[in-house]
Amino acid sequence: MQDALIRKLESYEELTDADRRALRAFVPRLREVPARTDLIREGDIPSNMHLILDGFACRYKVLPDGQRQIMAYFIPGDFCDLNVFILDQMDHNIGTISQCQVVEIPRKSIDAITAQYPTITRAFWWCALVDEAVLRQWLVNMGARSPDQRIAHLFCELLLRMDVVGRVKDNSLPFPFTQTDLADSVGLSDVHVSRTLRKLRRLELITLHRRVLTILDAEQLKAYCGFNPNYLHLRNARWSGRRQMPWLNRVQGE
Amino acid sequence: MQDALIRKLESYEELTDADRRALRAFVPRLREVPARTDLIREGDIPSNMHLILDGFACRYKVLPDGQRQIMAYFIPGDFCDLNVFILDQMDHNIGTISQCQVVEIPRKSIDAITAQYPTITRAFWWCALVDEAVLRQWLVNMGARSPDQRIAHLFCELLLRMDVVGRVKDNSLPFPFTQTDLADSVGLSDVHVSRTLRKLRRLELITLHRRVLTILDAEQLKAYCGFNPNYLHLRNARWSGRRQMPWLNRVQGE
DNA sequence: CGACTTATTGATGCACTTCAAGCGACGTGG
DNA sequence: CCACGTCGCTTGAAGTGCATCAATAAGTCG
Repeated sequence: MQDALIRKLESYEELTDADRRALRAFVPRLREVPARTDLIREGDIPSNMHLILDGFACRYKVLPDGQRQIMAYFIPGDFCDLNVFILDQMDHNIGTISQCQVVEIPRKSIDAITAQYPTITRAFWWCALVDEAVLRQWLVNMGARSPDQRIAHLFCELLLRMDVVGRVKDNSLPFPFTQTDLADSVGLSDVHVSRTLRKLRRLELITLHRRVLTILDAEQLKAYCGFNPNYLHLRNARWSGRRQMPWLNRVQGE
Repeated sequence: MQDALIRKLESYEELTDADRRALRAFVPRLREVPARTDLIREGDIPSNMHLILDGFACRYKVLPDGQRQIMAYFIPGDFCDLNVFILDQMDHNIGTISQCQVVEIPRKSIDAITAQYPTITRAFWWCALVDEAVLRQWLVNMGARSPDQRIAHLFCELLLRMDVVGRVKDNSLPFPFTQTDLADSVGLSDVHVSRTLRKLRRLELITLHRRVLTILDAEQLKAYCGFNPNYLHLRNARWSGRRQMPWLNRVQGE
């Protein structure tokens, strides 16, 4: 059941059988959470951590004027808030998109497992840092890419992340996000998201129907938005080489 | 000389004299780095960490088409890349804005100090998590705020962060960023940044002249952009209370 | 002082937002 | 089973906010 988590961690670090057993041991409180439900809210002082085993959730903020900004998508195998024990209180919300299977892990369990299994600890930190790298990529997305490239990039990322946890079949994946969710993720209006999706469909890059997203031509879609998966820091990434780019700055000593 | 770092850490955790001595001990390699110079580049496999003692630097990416996106500003007392030893290779660049005093800290020193001083370790992680929270706030900024609010919010953040490390005098702080830098940070054109600054000047909220930024009325500026410093997670923050907001979702169990 | 970078201002155009109406899918209750 | 309401998606029309281009002015550094 936690295979999503284990698969994800294995894309970062090589795990031993003991590691895997230890991970399987913590299913203490599995819960079904309905769609569109908050797991934690801004201001809360959290007492345990959430792990998504199935379904989709997101990290978001709401501004005083009602504007919502989604800052991350959580898919099976993702920790929502690894960091949560260090900082004092939540500065944002975490809520489900679809119905989810969520494990609540008390702080003690985390402390116990990290004390005993250094590889798992490393993999956990790796997760946290990859989450941050994804966040940076989202910022680049909004600041520097055109609307169609933004959406395309988001789809590329989701395809790859879902593939890592074995949730992609025939280039298709469940996609419970509404167009308004998408709009609040990439900083566009929902109307414009609709038009953008039409464009991507016209180009025969994707299909999105009845909450299933199909990537018709992954290579072309990646080329379309300049997708470079290096920021996901997967072990067996292809693009490990350094990219040539028109650097603006000198390097020290040049 | 590292007082910036110590002051910053003390805004998160209470440090002992021993902690402070340990921090002062690592000035191994202080370097003057000229303005507009990269410290690390995408693809590099870094061997040591950078700490800014004086000056300004930033984290950025450059897309194939030459578009630059700045993702973070570093001010005195900031670590540029605390995380760097865990992930394999850099997925972005770090470069100076102004001339900087930079300390390069070898991995070993970090390992040594964290092994011995748990409070410092905690404070280091705190730093990393606050950096991530700032990043989230930047995403909200770009996705959900108007251009003038974006700039105003950025200024509020900078004012507070600079104040923590004792770099604000008479509501003024050094501001070596060009308008193009600002534009690449908030996702606008440089022309529009210029017009936006004019507006903020007209409203008598700020003054920006000869690389010095003055906040004429901090409270009004905060109100103007809805600034809430909770995401900086400072110990003596005022707004520790929970905010009322028009939540969209139910909470579990409601 | 002269060369170069940075900032300002105006003019033009279009990409995106907003507003509004229609439509299909879905669920609920009569 | 159909009527109805809701929600999400689509499409059109209109307005505008921001980008782009371009030329001048101000500031900075050799």
